[in-house]
Amino acid sequence: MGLGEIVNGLLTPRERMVWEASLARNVRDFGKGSDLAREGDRPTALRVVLSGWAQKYKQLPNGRRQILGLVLPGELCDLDLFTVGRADHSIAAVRRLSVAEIGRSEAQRLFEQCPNLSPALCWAEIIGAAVQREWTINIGQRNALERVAQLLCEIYVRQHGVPFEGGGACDFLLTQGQMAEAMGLTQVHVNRIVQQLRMRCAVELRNMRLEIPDFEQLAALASFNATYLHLGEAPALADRARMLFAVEADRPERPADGGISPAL
Amino acid sequence: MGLGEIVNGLLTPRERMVWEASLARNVRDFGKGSDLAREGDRPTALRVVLSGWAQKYKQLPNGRRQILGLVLPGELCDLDLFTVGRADHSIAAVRRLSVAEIGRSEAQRLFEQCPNLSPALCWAEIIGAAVQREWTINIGQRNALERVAQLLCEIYVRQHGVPFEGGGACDFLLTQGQMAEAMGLTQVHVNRIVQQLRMRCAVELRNMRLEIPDFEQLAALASFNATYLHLGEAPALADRARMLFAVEADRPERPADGGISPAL
DNA sequence: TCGCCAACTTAACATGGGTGAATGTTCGCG
DNA sequence: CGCGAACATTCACCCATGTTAAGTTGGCGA
Repeated sequence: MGLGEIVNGLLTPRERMVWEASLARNVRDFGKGSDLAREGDRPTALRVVLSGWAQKYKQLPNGRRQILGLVLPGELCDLDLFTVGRADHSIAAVRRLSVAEIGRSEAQRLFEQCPNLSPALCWAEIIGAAVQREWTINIGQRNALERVAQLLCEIYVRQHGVPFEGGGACDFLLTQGQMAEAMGLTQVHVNRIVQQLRMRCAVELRNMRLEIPDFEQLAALASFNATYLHLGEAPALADRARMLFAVEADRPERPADGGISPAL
Repeated sequence: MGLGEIVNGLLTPRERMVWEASLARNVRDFGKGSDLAREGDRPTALRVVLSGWAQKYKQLPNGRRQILGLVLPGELCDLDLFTVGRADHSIAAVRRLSVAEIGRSEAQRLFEQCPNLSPALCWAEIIGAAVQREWTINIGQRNALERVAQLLCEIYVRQHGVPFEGGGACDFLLTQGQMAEAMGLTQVHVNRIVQQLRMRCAVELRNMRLEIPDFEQLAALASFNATYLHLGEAPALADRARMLFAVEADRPERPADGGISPAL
């Protein structure tokens, strides 16, 4: 279960049906590199990635580009843009991409029909912010090897929903050039690092596929610590979001719900 | 009017009174460098900076530190932490700091009394996320001169609430060492850059005070573009947040808790 | 007033990663 | 099957920034 699909877990079965039906009714495809939204646009739709990856990015005057974040299948694309008057960054398809696109009025209707929906989406945004912080750290303080290793770990965990022991594999749709734009490196240097990782048998990376023979080794190279993804906290977190954003008469302060013990 | 105070503008006069009275009733001081929250804590309070600056940061295993963001007077400290089960970063006082600290139950009461409060705070979080993205770009793609110039521009605008023409001044409480931790540079290099900025007469920076004789020159050096701060959008933005997060219909039945199995 | 400590400067040197450009390799597609 | 465009790899060079290690300055408490 990927990070994105966790959202669904926060809905009741009925809500989930409504939500998923709505997604299925509004599918739209984008070709590699085409923009879903451009900096300066007035955003009007809420989007969920169905298959493929999207990239949030910003173009600098000097021609360089920073990829700010990735949106994997099941994840919410742009709640931030949805809320803001003018987009402060762009979103594009990494490769062929399919999204569900939900307009404002339909979104409004959904929020009314599915009271657990807005806290769930809010949870997704909060995790998004935490990921953004981790990227800042990554770029600011880690060297190239650590950065790349960290990215690979994160992508793996976000797709599987858990860190893991031993080995595993997942999709990896970025080119080395895109990895460079994401990590504040150059394509050439990313190539050097990827080769180094290969030689150390820490990863196998080709054909849009990432294989990690030994996750712990890779995590160690990256000093990777998954807590920032707040895996397993979703229900508690959505509850707090609910308290915050959907104030009702008096909801008892939710006591220790037991259950949730974040790993790592 | 600083970024933070804009929140107040979103409240009705009565709400503002309630909110400000609550803040005034819960003041707490921190000495330079002391932690308001530490990574791994279970956060329990919502904090607003009253005077001084706070820094969000994360300590890396190798001993280095990344400052993730700054909280200026009037700004919200940690809505993100408030919502999450375990803090994924720490917060400390940059210098002497005074905050208002509002516990969960009081926060709950305030949200009920002031329906405009949660959308207002939500707005603050959204801006916070936009700032975080800009820092990622800054560190990832700009050279040292641009980074420092950008930081100075941002701090100025966040304190005054508007970009400006001609010259101006504002508080600036960071040491060069802290600037370095914020921008992914070393203290020595920040010093080089600051001197360069001085020689170009782009800034005067001493005694915790920042003077900018010609904002446009500095902004040009930084390629600074204030749109990411979404100044002036607050009311519209809060409206959208309201639509999203304060759906008042019937209350959520919590989904069957079996639906999601917290990883690990 | 003195002295101390944090902050700031300066300097010499080391290096990670950037640049530009050429060459290989792979794969989708006609 | 074969072409062309992406993508990956390699190389030579060098610059922006890091490192280490002294100073110097200035604000503040005793």
